[in-house]
Amino acid sequence: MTDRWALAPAEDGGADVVPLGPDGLPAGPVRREPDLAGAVRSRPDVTRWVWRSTAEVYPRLLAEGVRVERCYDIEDAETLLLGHEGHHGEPRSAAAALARLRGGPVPPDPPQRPAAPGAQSPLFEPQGVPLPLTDLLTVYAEQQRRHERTAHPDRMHLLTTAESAGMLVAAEMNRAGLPWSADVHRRVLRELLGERYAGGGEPRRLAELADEVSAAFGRRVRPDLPAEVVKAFARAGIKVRSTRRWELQSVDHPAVAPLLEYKKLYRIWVAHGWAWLQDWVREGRFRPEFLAGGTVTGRWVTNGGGALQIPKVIRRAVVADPGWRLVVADADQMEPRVLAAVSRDPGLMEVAGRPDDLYQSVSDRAFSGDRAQAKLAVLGAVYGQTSGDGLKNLAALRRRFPRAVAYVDEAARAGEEGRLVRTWLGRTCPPAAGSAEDDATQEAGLPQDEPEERAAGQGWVPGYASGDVRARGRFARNFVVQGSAADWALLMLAALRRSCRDLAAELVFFQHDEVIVHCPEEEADTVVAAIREAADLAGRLTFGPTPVRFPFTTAVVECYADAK
DNA sequence: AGTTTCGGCGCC
DNA sequence: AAAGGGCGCCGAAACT
Repeated sequence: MTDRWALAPAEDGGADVVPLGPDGLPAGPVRREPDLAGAVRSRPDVTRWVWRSTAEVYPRLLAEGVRVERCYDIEDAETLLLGHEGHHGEPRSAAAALARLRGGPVPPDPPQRPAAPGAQSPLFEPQGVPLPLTDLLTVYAEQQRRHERTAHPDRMHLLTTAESAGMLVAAEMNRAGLPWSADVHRRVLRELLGERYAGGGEPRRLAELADEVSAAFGRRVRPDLPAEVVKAFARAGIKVRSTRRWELQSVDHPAVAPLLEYKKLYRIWVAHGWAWLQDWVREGRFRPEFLAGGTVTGRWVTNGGGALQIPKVIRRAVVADPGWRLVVADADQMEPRVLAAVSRDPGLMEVAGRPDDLYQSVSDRAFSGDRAQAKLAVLGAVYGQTSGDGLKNLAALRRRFPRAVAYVDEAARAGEEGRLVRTWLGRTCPPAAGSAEDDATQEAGLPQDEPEERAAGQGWVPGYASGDVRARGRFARNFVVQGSAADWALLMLAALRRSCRDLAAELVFFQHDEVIVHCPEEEADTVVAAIREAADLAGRLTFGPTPVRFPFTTAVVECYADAK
């Protein structure tokens, strides 16, 4: 029995609250509470709080030490519902939703807030227009009806509530921060890059490598300027189109080795060097801002600090507090397992129903034991490989796992034809996927409005500067797998959060298929078990009855770098 | 001078 | 030999 209440913060620091009946409508009068956190704290029996925006409310509650069990984020649900209805990119604020409902002029969404280095989540989320509680509930009630009009209402409900749970997790992670040893980080930088010179120039090792590159060319060449490097190779009689690593790797020239080494270290210096440490690490914690569902596929993003791209060598600096441990858990071959679950391919389900190494099993059945080839084939099918060995391998895959390949092929066709494509739970890929949502002149870009010829060549297709129909196909092909994997991961996180409720353990990091829990040493075994249970539960909840298993590789470590 | 795009590479 | 999905971040280059 859920006890649902709705809440809207007031400008004076208080809040309006109201209980909701089983129908989602107010089951009593709206009450004004003088204190936002107190309003929640004094109602421990509430199992779900309905509010406009988790980012607006929850950091303020956490700052007062108040957690909630579940919530429903109206503006996030609005985004998901709009997408499902084919209106991706329309204003998603509660105010806009209300205006659409009443037929008035729809206000545009306020602009995004830029990242603030080293800052915690702001106390007051500037984004979004506050709405009186009664208006908010009008939107909420209509959203409940809109769920029922989707292809799979039960799945859509699961999606919106799971993403709301994800937003709770994200807010809690933002508050906790990732344990980070600045000393270790500085030691790693010193080992890799050498000492820094006064004046903020390149550290010693980079300067040496730059000299080696210049010496190899017989002239001064700055390795961080691609145009200069391409020209230098041309003078040496070597034609390169770019200075990408995969292209330079096959070039036989003494400058290549120091150049590649320079690029590797340069990257660490500029992206995760001393300046980064200064900007992002405070009091032993790296505090990125996690944003649940920040991408079209539902994967999370982080705002600032590059938290999802921490180089392997830098992970040495992620160190548990004394007496605490990091439980690092990595889902094994998540995407092919998800493909098995959504496509219901009998062969792939059988393979994914065992906890064994999935690529080895696939290769035993379709690639006479060549695991590397099997892995390439599976990833190629998911990513839409179009040439090379991948095509041959794809044919082998198709013979043995026809429904799985047909599933992604159909998604690709739908994408090419501009039809809507959805994840298992109903997150919807915009027909012209990409970054054009902010283009107000583009009225939702419905598929029927974009004839094939236009998309194919001359016309401008939102999100695809090249107007490449094939690219849309590849995007859609990947979307159904990557996005459904994100669906599952969201449920897994929500379940894990719930089982950590009564522990000191805190979720501190999440990266697509990997989660880190920071906990007292004595809780580590409990957390490891909780992760396995969360994975199983997420599999059942997301995909229904399925033989597919979702095993995790877990490691209990003091340092993130020791996990693999 | 300020803003946007590009090249490159980190992670999954 | 050539090449595919999602992101963020940085400095340089290319613009207004």
